[in-house]
Amino acid sequence: MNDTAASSRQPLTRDRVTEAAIALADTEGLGAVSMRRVAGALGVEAMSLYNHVANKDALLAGMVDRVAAEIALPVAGGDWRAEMRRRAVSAHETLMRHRWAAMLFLSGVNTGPAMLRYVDATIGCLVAAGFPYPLADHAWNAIDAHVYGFTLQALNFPFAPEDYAAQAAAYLPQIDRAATPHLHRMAELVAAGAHTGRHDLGFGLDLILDGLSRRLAAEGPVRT
Amino acid sequence: MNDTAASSRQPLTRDRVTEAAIALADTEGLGAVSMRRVAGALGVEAMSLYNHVANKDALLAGMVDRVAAEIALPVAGGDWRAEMRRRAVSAHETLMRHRWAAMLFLSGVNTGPAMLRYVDATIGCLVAAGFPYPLADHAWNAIDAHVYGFTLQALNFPFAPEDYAAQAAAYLPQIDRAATPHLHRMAELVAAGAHTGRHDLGFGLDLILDGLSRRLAAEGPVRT
DNA sequence: CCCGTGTACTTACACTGTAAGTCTTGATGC
DNA sequence: GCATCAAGACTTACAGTGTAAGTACACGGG
Repeated sequence: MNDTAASSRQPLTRDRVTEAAIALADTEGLGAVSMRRVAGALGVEAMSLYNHVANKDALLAGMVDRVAAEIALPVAGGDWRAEMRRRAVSAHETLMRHRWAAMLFLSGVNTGPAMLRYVDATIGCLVAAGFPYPLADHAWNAIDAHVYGFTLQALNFPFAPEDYAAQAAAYLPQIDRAATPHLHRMAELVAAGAHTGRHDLGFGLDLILDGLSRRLAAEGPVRT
Repeated sequence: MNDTAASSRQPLTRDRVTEAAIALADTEGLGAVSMRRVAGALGVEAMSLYNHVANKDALLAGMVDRVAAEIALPVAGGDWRAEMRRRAVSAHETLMRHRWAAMLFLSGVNTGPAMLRYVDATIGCLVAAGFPYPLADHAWNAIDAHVYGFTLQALNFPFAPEDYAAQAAAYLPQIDRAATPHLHRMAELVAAGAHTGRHDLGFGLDLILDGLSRRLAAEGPVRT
């Protein structure tokens, strides 16, 4: 057909495909990420993507790993609590930035290089602080469970934090006081401004970190 | 079971549709739940389901609420730690039984009656134990974040716990010792039997519950 | 020159959710 | 007994999905 200037496009690469898919997911949600739409964003047909990506699952895995690379790695040797906190907050913020990614983080094993590096750095930091390997493993698992679980709850929260009091007031009449009295009371308090209803990653995180430092003291720092 | 239903002339109902969908999800995974397949299991055509269910999302919401109803409710007035633990373990076991449900619990708001009852009972139990409402809210949120996050990690774990040592030994050569030394060491320990690699819901849960009881003591029990 | 190799394109297939319209069936009022 | 009626099951159709299979073309090395 017309082999004009349009043919001077830069070549497709795995990275460009992944980037286009992430951009699409960031702006229009994960549901908008179809092979045809990603291809369209690159000025190409759907099947061309398969020259660079095995299938859609592989594309999603690549997207996840790209996001994992944005999370701040803890550094070994410093204050382990501060490092764990920084890592947790960074992970949370990253997943809030790419709202589609949290679900993928937790659905299916992810073993991309960035993800492995990220886990390794976390365990390394804990071990350097004196955690025996098994305890470090459990600690990392507990922290991550909280970060991911908390983040998913935050992502699905239906209103913006500022609107929460107003929304509570609006929904209050629909909450069945007999069936769910405590939800009703909670909504009253939120509507009245006596409780923000806002949750903080740090609340649960500090409980866990406090508990871990006690465990560390109890089992005694061990070097391996 | 008895639902090889082509012969059955009992009328279709919302409940029967939901049950069939849950059975399908339990045996073949959430991906197998399509309107056509659910209908087929009931000896009916796809569009007939729409006489009883608004759309697929509503069907999924119904499935989730059905699962939520299986979770043991905490009872107010007893030992709140024991109740929270029982509830958390029950939620975890329920979600492990219906492996598809955890993702749905955390993707999209769920406000079915069983879910509301479940949250209400949890807050009620904490309040009865002396938690002020705001603290009870944060406590419930932290516990649930851990339960859901932990459960999703457990669900995605690729091998059975018994196989873990063998799998670690098998994969050990593929773990890049230079890039991820701590993962390598961890795998060595698991392969050698020095660490099971098995995670326990109670580990993180106890850290959180310990922290909560300290918080409760600090803020002082308050009655509202 | 030709020819392999890589990459993009085209077509096709078996699925998906669901809008719109039709037909069957069993209960009710006369 | 018969007409009426509504509920609910059925049929068809459409726009979308992931991807298998086959085709076309541009470029670099012999």
